[in-house]
Amino acid sequence: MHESLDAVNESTVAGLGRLARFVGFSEVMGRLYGTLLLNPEPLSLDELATNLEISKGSVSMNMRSLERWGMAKEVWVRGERKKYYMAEADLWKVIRNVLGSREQREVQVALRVLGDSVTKLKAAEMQLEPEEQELARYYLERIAELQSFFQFAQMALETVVGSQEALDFEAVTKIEIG
Amino acid sequence: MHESLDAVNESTVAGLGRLARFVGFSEVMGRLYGTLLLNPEPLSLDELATNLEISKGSVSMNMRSLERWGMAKEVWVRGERKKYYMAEADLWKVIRNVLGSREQREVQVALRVLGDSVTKLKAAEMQLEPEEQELARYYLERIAELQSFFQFAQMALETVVGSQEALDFEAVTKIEIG
DNA sequence: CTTTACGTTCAAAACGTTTTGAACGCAGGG
DNA sequence: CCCTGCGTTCAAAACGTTTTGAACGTAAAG
Repeated sequence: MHESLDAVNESTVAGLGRLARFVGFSEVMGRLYGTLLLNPEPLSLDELATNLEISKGSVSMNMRSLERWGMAKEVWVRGERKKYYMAEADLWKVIRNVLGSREQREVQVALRVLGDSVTKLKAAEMQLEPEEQELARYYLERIAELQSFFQFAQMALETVVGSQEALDFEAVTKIEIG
Repeated sequence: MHESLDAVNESTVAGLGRLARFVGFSEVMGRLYGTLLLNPEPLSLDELATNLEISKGSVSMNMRSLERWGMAKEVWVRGERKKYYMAEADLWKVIRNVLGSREQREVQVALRVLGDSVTKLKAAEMQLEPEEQELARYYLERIAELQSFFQFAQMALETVVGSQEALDFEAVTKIEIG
């Protein structure tokens, strides 16, 4: 194999490993995904283990994660007993999966906690000493800002997650702030 | 202090700690930020250490990180030798800082690596066996998709980071995809 | 029924990151 | 000058996460 192809493969796999870490996945997940993405043919667990020089066990576990995140899928190769995997090549779909399950849940938890705090503070207002009341008002101000932030995040996530499959990157490039 | 105030304080600090982890900072950073955010008066390192029940050394290091990210600033309290800190309460500013330095750098590195790969593949094209040429074309397709993704990310980041201070969360709520 | 080829599991090990706490440096006050 | 009070530093410890590899389960092939 020509060295340029190897070099490109390696830097892409390394880059996706780096990206994976950056967004909170394990580096191996990113490297597995990259390896699959750059292979026209599906790969078996053994091939992945050999390719990345990691243990079979690690491949097994990380591939399961990739499947759960919708980043890879099993494909059946006729006449083979092995499991074969392909990368989900539709990046937009991958992003929707991740934002939709992981990030949105986080934002919703935050909004619920903040809402509860507001409720609690308003309910307690009567029973507070004057000095405590002042602090409570201060809390409410800070919390209101946090709520704005998370509501913004929620909106942004919904915009991306709720978009149709048809939406491609070119189209999304036209985001505007109005 | 009324228990409702304590409860709100605790859940907010815990939530910000959680958020900090989620976005790749240490949990303590988030908790320190939260503690400062909910205190009308600036706090000293000792007070922070006592409050969060962590060591002085940890407070010192984590507060330096918070300062570097523009999430807290030192304030001078007259007549005091201690260092006092306040949270940067403008969340929008905090977000611009983080997105602008950390995330944008990451995206730019990725785009550079991908660009180099394209250059390398096109330069090598002539010297490749027919079979290798096919693989090179496959790589170029995959890389093109990755580039689209990162260009989208770059655009989105620029939109947020480049926005004026005046831009508040309400305004940003009107993001549209055109 | 036995062998073989595979995937999965999980306890132990390896690893990276964060915290601790003692040692240190420095400045201001006495 | 020497305390004292404070912040910083960094090596060691604690901690959480990921990887390994051997043991195991399973199903197809012989």
